[in-house]
Amino acid sequence: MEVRTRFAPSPTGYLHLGGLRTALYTYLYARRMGGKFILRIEDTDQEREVPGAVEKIYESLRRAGLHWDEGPDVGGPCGPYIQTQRRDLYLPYAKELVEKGAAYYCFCTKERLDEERRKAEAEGKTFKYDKHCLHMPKEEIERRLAAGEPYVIRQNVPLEGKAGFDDVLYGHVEVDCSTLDDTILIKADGLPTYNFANVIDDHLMGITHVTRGTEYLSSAPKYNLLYEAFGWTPPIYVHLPPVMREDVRKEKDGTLIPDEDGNPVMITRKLSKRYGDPGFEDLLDQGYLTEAIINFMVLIGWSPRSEREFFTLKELEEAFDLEGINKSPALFDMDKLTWFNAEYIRRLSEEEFYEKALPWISQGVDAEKFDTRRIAQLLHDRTEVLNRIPGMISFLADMPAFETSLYTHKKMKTDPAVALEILKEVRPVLEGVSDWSETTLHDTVIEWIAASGRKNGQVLWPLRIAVSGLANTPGGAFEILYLLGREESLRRLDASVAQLEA
RNA sequence: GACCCCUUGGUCAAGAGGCCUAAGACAUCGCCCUUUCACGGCGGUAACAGGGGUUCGAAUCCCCUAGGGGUCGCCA
Repeated sequence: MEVRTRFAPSPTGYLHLGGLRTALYTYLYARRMGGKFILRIEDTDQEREVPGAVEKIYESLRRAGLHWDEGPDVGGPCGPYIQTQRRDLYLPYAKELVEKGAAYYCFCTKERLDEERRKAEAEGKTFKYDKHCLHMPKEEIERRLAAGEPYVIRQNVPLEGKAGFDDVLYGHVEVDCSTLDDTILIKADGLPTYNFANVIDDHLMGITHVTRGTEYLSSAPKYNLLYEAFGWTPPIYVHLPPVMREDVRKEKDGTLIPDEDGNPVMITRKLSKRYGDPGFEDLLDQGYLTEAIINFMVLIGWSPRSEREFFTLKELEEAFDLEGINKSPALFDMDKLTWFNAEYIRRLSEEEFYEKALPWISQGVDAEKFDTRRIAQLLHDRTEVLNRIPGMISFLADMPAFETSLYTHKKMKTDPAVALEILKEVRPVLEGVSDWSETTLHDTVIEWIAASGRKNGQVLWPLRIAVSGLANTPGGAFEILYLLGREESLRRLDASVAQLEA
């Protein structure tokens, strides 16, 4: 049988990284099995819907390279793929359940439910709907329905017995029906809740494998009850553990919630947009490469069970399997993502890197005034994230103020006094260089150093500091002199000498 | 609180009863290379949550405890 998987986001914002990973696993499994990957939009909560979110999801999935075989925009045999466009098909199924006794009409008001909830809470008990409307006489139901009273349809969970399901990762999970609540299947606005829509749509769309977060683990037994009531075969479930993030405890607006002594409290929580965790697009905007993000994300929670760690999407489509998925939540490690990114940047050809880096180089310096090709070459091995480029090269545009203590370097055997002496000596040597190229600069100065009997480092360290004002620079003295140009180099040199003499 | 799930170094993770004196990677530390930094090379620190079983033998199986996570919405 053909494998059919689906990614079913709700359009409440952009695609967050947890969602991306779920989509990735779902996509990869379908590809690996030669099956179909379906995109379905779950927009039954009209209130939470964010305008433009659907397009944002398409955009993100496309940029990630996760192409879907069936979906709202591409169509397919099981459309429509947006739940609000399927609104009329859910109610008949709900009515079928009512007839079978697996569901019932409920006219309870929100006020009554809130009151019940409050009471339960006051008694320290878990709220559970009391099946108040379950035994309402048929005539009364008919009458109230005819009168146009608002109603919902609830699942009728048995009071006793067990409900369970089988999960590929977690095995057989079973709970007492007595712990389950009669959840709402059809809302007062006529639309289904997730709890109902996912069952109907997965069945109607022929989904064979349901991959989703573990937040659905506790409601899955109820879904199976629904499948049973309909006489349908449930799909194969694969519940994925969440991607976590280490953080200090804080409010949604970012203010800290310290402990009694006022110290920050470290917590582990699910990655979420709400607390300001970066989304996929944010990472892209910061200069993380798609390939690096995908490679990194797939390895949070999945292992190829080999020492291999680099995979392209294509390679993952061959290598991915369910057996390598871990059951426990995993922490999102920005450092490792950054390492992957640096690796992927280094694997770029010189030309590819130049294209990606140029916009960032332009943010650091005036691209008209500098040899951006050369800058890119120097940056290539040193760039971990593209957005760090401007900060690495802005010294070329503006000489930073610096302390003369920077001239002190034990290993290079230099300090401000030595530096002053050397700088004054090397100044005329540089001035005499007519061809201001890296090789000429290099050969001329190295020759002079050899003749003077000094060590390279003792001359080149002060020289680099004098024209860059920084302890660390992309490139050494000659590269920087070349990039700066003759005039600016000499000007900086003079200014630095003056600073040392002051 | 109730129910469900999880538990190998700081992090991601390999490990399916003997191959474990527990892999690899990130991070960290040190050394080397070197005109700085980075890259690269070499090396170090660092883990089976705790306690009971089962077994000739347990990181691997069972139980308990602890810790963590998830769920308990007319949200998904």
